[in-house]
Amino acid sequence: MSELQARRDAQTRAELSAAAIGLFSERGFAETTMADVAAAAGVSRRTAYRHYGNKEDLIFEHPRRWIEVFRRVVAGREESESTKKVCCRGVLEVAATIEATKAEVLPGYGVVAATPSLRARYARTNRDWLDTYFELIAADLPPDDAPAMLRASVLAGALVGGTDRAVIQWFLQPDASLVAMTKVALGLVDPLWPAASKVPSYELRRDAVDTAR
Amino acid sequence: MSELQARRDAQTRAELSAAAIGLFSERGFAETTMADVAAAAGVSRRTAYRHYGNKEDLIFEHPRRWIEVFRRVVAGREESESTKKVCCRGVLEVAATIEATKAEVLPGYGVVAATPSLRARYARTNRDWLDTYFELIAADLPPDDAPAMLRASVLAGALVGGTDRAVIQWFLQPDASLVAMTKVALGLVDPLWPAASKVPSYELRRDAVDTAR
DNA sequence: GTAGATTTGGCACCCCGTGCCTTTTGTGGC
DNA sequence: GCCACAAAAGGCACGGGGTGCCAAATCTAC
Repeated sequence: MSELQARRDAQTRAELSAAAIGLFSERGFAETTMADVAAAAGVSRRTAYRHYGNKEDLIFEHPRRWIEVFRRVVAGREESESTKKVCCRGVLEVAATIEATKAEVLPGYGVVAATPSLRARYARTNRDWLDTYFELIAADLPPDDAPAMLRASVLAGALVGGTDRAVIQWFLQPDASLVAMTKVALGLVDPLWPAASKVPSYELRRDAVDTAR
Repeated sequence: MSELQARRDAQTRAELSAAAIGLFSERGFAETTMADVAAAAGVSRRTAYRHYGNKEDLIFEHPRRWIEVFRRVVAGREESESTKKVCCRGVLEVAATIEATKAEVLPGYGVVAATPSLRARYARTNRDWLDTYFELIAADLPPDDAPAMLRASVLAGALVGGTDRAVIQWFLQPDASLVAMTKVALGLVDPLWPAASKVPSYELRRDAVDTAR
């Protein structure tokens, strides 16, 4: 694809996305048909589907990119950098990215927040984050070490919970700093990171478990 | 609805669900039409839709019930019981419930694991759990206390990550004890509970971990 | 300017999900 | 046992999402 073609491509994508956000927030997601969006963007329905595989993707472009941002940070890490460090760095970079595109992001978030079926779809990006974090954290661990996998999942889950809430709060109060909020979240997650390579010694007393019920 | 009618109802639901799991795992989810499932269960397509609102729900009956189990535990808690305690109790009860219905649950899990669109749908139940945990944990907290909300979300996320992984591992090795694995997960989450709810900490013992795998 | 490749548009189709109405199947009252 | 009534099932048609296929338009290269 030529340079010019690529720009044209990005252009129609942007027009489709903009048209979608406008129509969705104006008259609702379910009440807007794909043909409407395509017409508003000046292309045919069929072409719209070539740019966005399905209706929902029209407003999940940014979240998809954020995961890529994180993955790129991870991919480009130095040998010496610890997992924790690169993870935190990636998370903060994503937060900064989100904050930097505030004006484009917020309207889409509004639509998602107002539409149950889209909130459900949003859950999927949550899951993608969980898997992404897990993949990073568990990369150096033996896959058949069940407790280690559990530990990694707990950590990944905590990261998802924290970062997601940070974004939600930022959406409710867009003047606050998302990066600052995210830093707080990272601080809360901190106790879950294994102390150095001190893999050991989670030990569970059965009676302790029993007292919990 | 009469007693007899209710039983008939449960019967057709069960037949639909069984037919669905069978056909889905045999020839794939996308390749099976709703009419196929309905026919296999001996009812009309329209009736199938009256029992299950959509195609995906055909295999997410159990997960939905598990959240209800948890909610019931929370709803029935004593005044004196701490949030942490009731939460752990609920989680373990759910694990026990899952384990008790092993034979019915595992085939469905297989279908979900093999079908991308269903894994995406499964992400939604993940989100439901996140919200459920958050609701419980944040119930006593001031809603405008951002850091407290963050803390609650981190905790909720960790719970989701841990319990979900426990189920995944149990699916891979169904002979292991899900309850034991879940206890390990709870132990790992433990550091995130606020010190105020000073319940004797879970501590992990190697042997407990080992029996869990 | 023309040939060939690429992109777009148009068309037809499948199937999910739903509103509406008819038919069948219970469920009392006598 | 019969009838009136309610409730569930079936049938039908429609809107709309998503896709394969082919023709038309547009771009690219020589």
